[in-house]
Amino acid sequence: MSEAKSAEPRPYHHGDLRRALVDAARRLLEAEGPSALSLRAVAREAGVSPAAPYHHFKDKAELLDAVAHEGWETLGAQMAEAKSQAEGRAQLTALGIAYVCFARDNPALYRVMYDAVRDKEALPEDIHDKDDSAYCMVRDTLIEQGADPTAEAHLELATIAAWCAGHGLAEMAGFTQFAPLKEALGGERRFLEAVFEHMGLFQHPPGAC
Amino acid sequence: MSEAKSAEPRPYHHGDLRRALVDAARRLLEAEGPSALSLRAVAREAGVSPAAPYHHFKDKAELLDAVAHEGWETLGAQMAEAKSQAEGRAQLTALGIAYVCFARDNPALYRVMYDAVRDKEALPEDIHDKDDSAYCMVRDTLIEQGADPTAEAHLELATIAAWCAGHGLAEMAGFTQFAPLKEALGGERRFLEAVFEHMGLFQHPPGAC
DNA sequence: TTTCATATCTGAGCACCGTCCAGATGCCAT
DNA sequence: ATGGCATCTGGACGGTGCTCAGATATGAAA
Repeated sequence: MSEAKSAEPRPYHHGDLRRALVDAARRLLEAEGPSALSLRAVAREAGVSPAAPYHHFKDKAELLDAVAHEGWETLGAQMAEAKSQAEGRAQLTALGIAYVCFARDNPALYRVMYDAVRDKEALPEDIHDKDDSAYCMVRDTLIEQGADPTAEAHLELATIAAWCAGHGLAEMAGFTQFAPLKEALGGERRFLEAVFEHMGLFQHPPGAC
Repeated sequence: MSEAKSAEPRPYHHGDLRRALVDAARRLLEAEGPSALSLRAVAREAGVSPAAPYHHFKDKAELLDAVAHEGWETLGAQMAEAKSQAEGRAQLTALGIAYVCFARDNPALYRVMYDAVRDKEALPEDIHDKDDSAYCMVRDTLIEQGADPTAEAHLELATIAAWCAGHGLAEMAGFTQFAPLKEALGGERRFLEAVFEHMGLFQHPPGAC
């Protein structure tokens, strides 16, 4: 039903099966949720046998890593976009809101992303280290807003604090218990802004404490 | 090997199998991690057939709910204990640190607890609502530290912010990337205190903004 | 005390899962 | 044309969550 993509010259047996599997996984993830994301279902969706994926991924976790990787890239792009449309002190909050909104719009994908993170007990290397990564974007923004870049420990602590706040809110913003408050404040966005307001980090110059 | 607990008069067939199953699950969880926590393995550990648990729990999720419930109770008790040993403005930070330390000391249990939360998209009812629950403990502490109890939206936002911070840090404090910083600061506890220091909520009177 | 309804537990079975393997299949360089 | 090799398949293994008919033990009723 959904394996037809394009009549391209498929350079090998199946074509780029690796690509096709990741796409199939993302399709399934969006349509059926994370619990339906079995390796066999992905193979089925891609139109190949259950054993085929093993020629492109060591195991299921490695496939999910590939899916998660694309998620982190999209998240980074959306954060960069959000930052570019904000100014001054509002930039950090803009990053936070973009982060939470990504998680809200792609809940299954966000879960796959963080499941891998929890298993490895580490953020993906390129998210934490690369210069234009999401993590570094937060750190750079803190510097631009007044944090002292030479106080490395200070700076990293502030970055961690901001990241924790974003992740925590990303996982909890959708809780049913908060629905009335969200309504009272006039919508999701106002709610998120308000929560970030209550985290001093997002309001006061980070170098000040 | 580990089903012998006590030679009590076992009031029914097996005795209190429900209790035995939850205990077996917690034992397995601690010994083998969350991925080893299958219903069949729990039944095996408890010394009964794979179908036996279904007379006490609707499905696997309900067993895990029971395990998680005990986790929340332990967490609440540890937070209360920590609060009672701190004074004044340090109480909120004490709560946060107790929260994170619980997650660090019981990683598998904490994961089971939050997996259920994520599935339901809600905190457990009795954690959020009951007067002596963990959530209310945070809110009460905020009031004691100066938050205006009549500004309900304000107060709830601050509670949410604090809870998000705690959960976020609980999930990330163990990341390998932060190990050098932890070392530089002189250990886990100093690290946690430092991160919380960077969240204004934990430093300034919450009514002030 | 015997009987009996009922809660409890078992064993077998279903569909599905992740993973591995021997063998078939098609591509590319020789 | 041939041979090597990456790729893909079908089948199998042990594990999973869950269901169901039947065996078993129990406390209450007779």
